[in-house]
Amino acid sequence: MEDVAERAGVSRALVSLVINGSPKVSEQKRRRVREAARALGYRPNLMARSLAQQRTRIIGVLVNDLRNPFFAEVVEGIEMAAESGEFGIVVLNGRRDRGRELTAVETLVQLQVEGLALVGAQLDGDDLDEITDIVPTVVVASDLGRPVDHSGVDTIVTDGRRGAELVVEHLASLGHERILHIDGAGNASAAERRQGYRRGMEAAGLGELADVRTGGDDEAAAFAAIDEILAEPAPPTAVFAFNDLLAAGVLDRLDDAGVPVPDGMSLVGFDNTFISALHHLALTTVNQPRLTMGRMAVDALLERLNDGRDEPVRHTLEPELVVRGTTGPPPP
Amino acid sequence: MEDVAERAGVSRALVSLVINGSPKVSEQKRRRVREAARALGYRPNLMARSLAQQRTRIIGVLVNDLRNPFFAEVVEGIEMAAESGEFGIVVLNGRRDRGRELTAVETLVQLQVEGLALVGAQLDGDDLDEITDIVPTVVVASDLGRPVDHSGVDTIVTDGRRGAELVVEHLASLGHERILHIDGAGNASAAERRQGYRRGMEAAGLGELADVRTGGDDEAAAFAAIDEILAEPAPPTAVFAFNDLLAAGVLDRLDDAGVPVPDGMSLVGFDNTFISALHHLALTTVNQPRLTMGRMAVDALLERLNDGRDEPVRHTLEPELVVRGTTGPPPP
DNA sequence: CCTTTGGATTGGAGCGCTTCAACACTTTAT
DNA sequence: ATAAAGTGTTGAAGCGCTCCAATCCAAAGG
Repeated sequence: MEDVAERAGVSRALVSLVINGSPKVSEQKRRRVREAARALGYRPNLMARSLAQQRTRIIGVLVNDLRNPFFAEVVEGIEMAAESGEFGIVVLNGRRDRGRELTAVETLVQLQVEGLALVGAQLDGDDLDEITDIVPTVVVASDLGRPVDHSGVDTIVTDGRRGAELVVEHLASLGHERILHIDGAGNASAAERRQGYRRGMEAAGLGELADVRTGGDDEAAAFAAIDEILAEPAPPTAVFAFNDLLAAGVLDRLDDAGVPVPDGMSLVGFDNTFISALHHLALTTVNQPRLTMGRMAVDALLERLNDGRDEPVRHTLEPELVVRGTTGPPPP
Repeated sequence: MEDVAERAGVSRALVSLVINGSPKVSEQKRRRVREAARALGYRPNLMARSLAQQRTRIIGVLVNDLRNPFFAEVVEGIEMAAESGEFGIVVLNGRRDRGRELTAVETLVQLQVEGLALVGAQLDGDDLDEITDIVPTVVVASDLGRPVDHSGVDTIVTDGRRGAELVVEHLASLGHERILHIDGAGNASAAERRQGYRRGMEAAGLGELADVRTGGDDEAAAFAAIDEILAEPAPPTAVFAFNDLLAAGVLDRLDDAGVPVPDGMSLVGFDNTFISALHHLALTTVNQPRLTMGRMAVDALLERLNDGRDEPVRHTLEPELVVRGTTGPPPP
């Protein structure tokens, strides 16, 4: 910067003004500074700038698992919205490990991000408490056990309970009774969907038949559960899997076992990722508006940052059942 | 930091030493500083630290498209390797837009990243020239037209030419002659695979039947091409798609048109993403060792950073044909 | 008792930028 | 002509940290 100033025959302060597009610079000097900068290949040091400015214009994003297309799309929504709000984002990947999530959040805070978006994070209220009065935080697509009452955190979720109820209603209306749920184990939205499933079963008068097996959130997690139920005397006629990835695993395993879908068994996923839309899977699932969720998350942050809002908001979006080819009437 | 120093009754310098784990601090003071830091909830400012230290310990990653599971996994490989090398990563998403890639790289450079990994980037040699003598750069999974001779850039690629040849060999050995390639349009690896396809066709004595249609890199890009060929008098008996995503789109469209796979038409993808492994797709494809590629990319960077290597390396990994269920003999 | 040695501690300069008060120079109002 | 009010420009302080050289202190050596 010094060099640029010298070459342009001005002070460092003026160079700064030009770079930041200040209007109070004469056209002549502006041109000369620009030219000098180009000639020298000058690039401002973002670290120094942030330090001096006391702001970074960065939103930190912690994502549960980047390989899951659902989360990847939420992140894209966040990125696009951040961009139009003149913010950049830094994405850290928790890789499904809560410990890593914790250190990632710590890193983001130390990076001085101005807002924090936790996408599908497994952190609980206590973890958040500490963070949340340092930096505005929005939790996306995670159910946080007891409602977080901390005023520093907003939440954007799709109603997983309702989504699960829709699934059960759909299956029950097709005539299914033994409807099994393979859950998301410790996943951030698992409890909520389990609960919706149970509630749905009861509402359909199927309360006693409710049956939940431990799953996870990727294809492999389904294998054990499927092997197990197929060995039972009265296996379910329908399976509701925690998410699309898990459902894809179920589908594979049923295939291996020679069980036709949906004629031998109906199957439902969750998230409506592009996978479920592939014709060869044609997975019945529940849609979550991912891009919208990302956008709303950024909006929530921006409202705090720009407009000074300080009461929490809690947006709950409506899930939508997407019926495709993996559900049908139970076998006779 | 000032406050911590005061509370612990020491100087700021000592606080710095404790935080950076210097061995030359008495146990007693170390304890007191630690305690003071905890009590005050002190978090070092990474920006300030980087500025003072003149290094960031950050590797910048530019990725072509985060939604593509192939790239997402390469990034995971990079992240894991960076972690064990005591580096953090900052991921920016090009979202398939070359302009965005350019500004993203600019941002990363200004962020003072110590190394740059370009994953599937569309940038060409000229774009790189400018960057590459500022920061060590490694190009992953992109073919860069003319070989980049700039000594500041390493490359880690899977041999796309060879991969495409393997595909053609496989199809030819099954008896196919009219083998069509739906390409990746302007994608960073498209040219290479096209070339491999052409070469493979010639090697199989099918040079005159070589036929390339414009595709892209996601499901939707395939639709037009498929509609087109199905309307032709002598449609191909096999399609080699640029990547798995595109192949999934082809599969959908063939499904719509009632063409059975592989009995009516064989289909091959590329990348061996988890999608291709789903039993219901069972897509024949070409494997690229994604995690390894990520690891090698970081290693290349680290060799420059830590060991001072300054001649470029160019690693070419061997692709591997993965035969699944979408390829078979041509219809009679 | 004084010097040496070596480890522990500290003051202060400096990292590259922003920003504010002060200044210099025009232009306009009086 | 002089004060007032802009315009443009600049010097210098400061952002939160690191790190070097200098200092301090206690133990060891003479």
